[in-house]
Order: sequence, then structure tokens, then C-alpha cells
Amino acid sequence: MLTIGKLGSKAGVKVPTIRYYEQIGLLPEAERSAGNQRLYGSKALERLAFIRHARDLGFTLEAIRDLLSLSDNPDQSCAAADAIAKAQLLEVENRLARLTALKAELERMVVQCAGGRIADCRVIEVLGDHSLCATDHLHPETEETP
Amino acid sequence: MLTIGKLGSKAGVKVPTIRYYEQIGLLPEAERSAGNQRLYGSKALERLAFIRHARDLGFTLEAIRDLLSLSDNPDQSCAAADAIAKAQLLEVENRLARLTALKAELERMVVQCAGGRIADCRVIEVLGDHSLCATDHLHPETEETP
DNA sequence: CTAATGTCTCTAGCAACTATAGCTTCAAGG
DNA sequence: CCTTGAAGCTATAGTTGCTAGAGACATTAG
Repeated sequence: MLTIGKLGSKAGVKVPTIRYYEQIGLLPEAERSAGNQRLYGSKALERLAFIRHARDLGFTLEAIRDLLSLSDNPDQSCAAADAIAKAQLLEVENRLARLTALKAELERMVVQCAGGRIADCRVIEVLGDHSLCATDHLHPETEETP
Repeated sequence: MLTIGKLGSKAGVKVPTIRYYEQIGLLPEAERSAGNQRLYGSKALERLAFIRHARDLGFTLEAIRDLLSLSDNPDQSCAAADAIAKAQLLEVENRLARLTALKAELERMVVQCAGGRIADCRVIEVLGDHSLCATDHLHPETEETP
């Protein structure tokens, strides 16, 4: 049995994050020791690794919740899991496209900066006027993890 | 003079967002009409467009605050503005690299899904075991806007 | 046995908004 | 002139995915 700290270091997840996952129901309530400390077995480690990996791949906790409940019922069709992954792929492709446009724009800005005074600075100028942009890099839709 | 709604639709920014920007000091306190409604002139529109554009380019509000204070004092060297833009460019390049690895992994997952039962689903399987991954798509470091 | 970690709960904070509630003001139609 | 509906106001709370802190108990190394 692992304490929360051991579990965290094995899975590469910080301790408060584990407690947070338990709190929002992604992880089941842990067993407790006599002294009320959480104890975890290998199943919890697997589940946490799953969550961690899916987070690394950019899935939201909501999507992960769905994926976990799918993997808890292994007899169903995997169409749902496939759909979630495909949606995530689309999302990522979208962001890639936007980021690529952004990068081009930032490069243009930086290259054109003459290094003189602010009054001549292309960075400031371009930021003040979207029509100076070469591409449309619109509304990156603030979200989290790619 | 524009009302907050007109300003918002001209700049492509939602009304509560404008009030929020005022609240955190990115926009100066607006003039008020007799009936206490905010009124904006063209300077405010420019400033808001600047903010909006910089947000679209992925700058944080903190970076934007700095850029605005630079553009408010146009007699300085533009080295600072240039540095902010360069840092932002690096950031974007980083994210691009990570996203590209992610995309490859997601594509692999999706392609390999045979469409059978969860028990055989590659999506679930890969999520449970990082060693099945072809690339290192590690820790995308949760942030906002690309 | 003591000191140093580790863990516990609870609360508050981060970015960058968005949404809600309950009110006032404004512009246009009848 | 009056009413109705949209748009504005303030203030507060919620969102996502954590992270940080306080103050108290548990465990372990020396």
C-alpha cells in the first residue's frame, strides 16, 4: 500500500492534485490507515496514471471522466471512446492551425522591429492595427492545456 | 461617443469583458453619461483593439499591461517591446512543438481503434500506458490562449 | 524521545473571463 | 406622453485545473 506522497511520485502527480481528483470524484475515496491517512493500491496507481496521461494529451477532466467510465465497463462498444478521442484530435488540429498563424505573425513583428524608439516600433504598431497582419489568427478561444 | 455595447461590437469584445478590463486597470475609467452609463471615444476603441489583438496573439494580460505602458511612452527604446514579443514567440514555438507531438499520438490512437469493444480499444489502452506512445508529449503545462 | 518530515482538513488564490440577480436608463412605437 | 423592451448598472459567484497557505495530527529516523 502506498501513501499519497509515494503514489504521487510514482505517477508524477502532486499530492494536492490527487486529493483534488478524489474530491471531484475522478478517483474513488481512498482507504484510510489507522491514523486516517490515505492508502492506495496498484489499481489507484493505474487509474491515476491514466488520468495523468490523458491530461498530458490535452483531454479535459470532463472528457477523462467519460473515458474512465467507459473503461470501467469494458463490454460496451468503443465508439464513444473513439468519438472523444476524435473530438480531441480536431481540437488539437484547430489549435495547431491557429498557433501556426500566430507564430508567423510574431515572427513578422519581431523581424520588422527596427530597434529604434517605440514610436517606430512595429511590435506596438502591429498590435494596434490588425490590418497590418498577414494572416487571420483570430480568437484563439482561451482554453487550457493543448 | 460610444456606449459600452457599441464599443464591444466594434472591437469584437464582450461587454462584461470591457468592464473587467476597466476593473483591472487595463482600460482607464470611462467617462459617464448623465445616467451613469459608460461612454467611450476613439482612443478607448484603439486601446481596446490593441488589447484584443494582443490577446488574439496569445499575450497574457500582464504582458499586455507592459506593452500598453510602453506604447503610452513612445520615446523610449523599443527593446523592451521587442523582448516581450520575442519571449512570446518562444512560448508559441514551444507550444507548437508539444501540440505537434500530441497530434501524432492522438492520430495513432484514433487510427488504431478497431471499433470493437472497449476491452480491445486502443484509445483506452494507450491512455492507460504511456509506454505505448511513439513520442514524448509530456507535460503540456496548462496555460491559456495559444 | 525528539525532531523532522509527511499528511490531514479547510480555505483562499491564480488567469481571464462568464453568468446571474436585481436594479436603472434609454430609445422607439403607439 | 407613456410604455415596453433592450441595454446598461453594480455586485457577487462560478468556471477549469489546479496551487498555496494555515494549523493540527501521524509517522519515521536518529
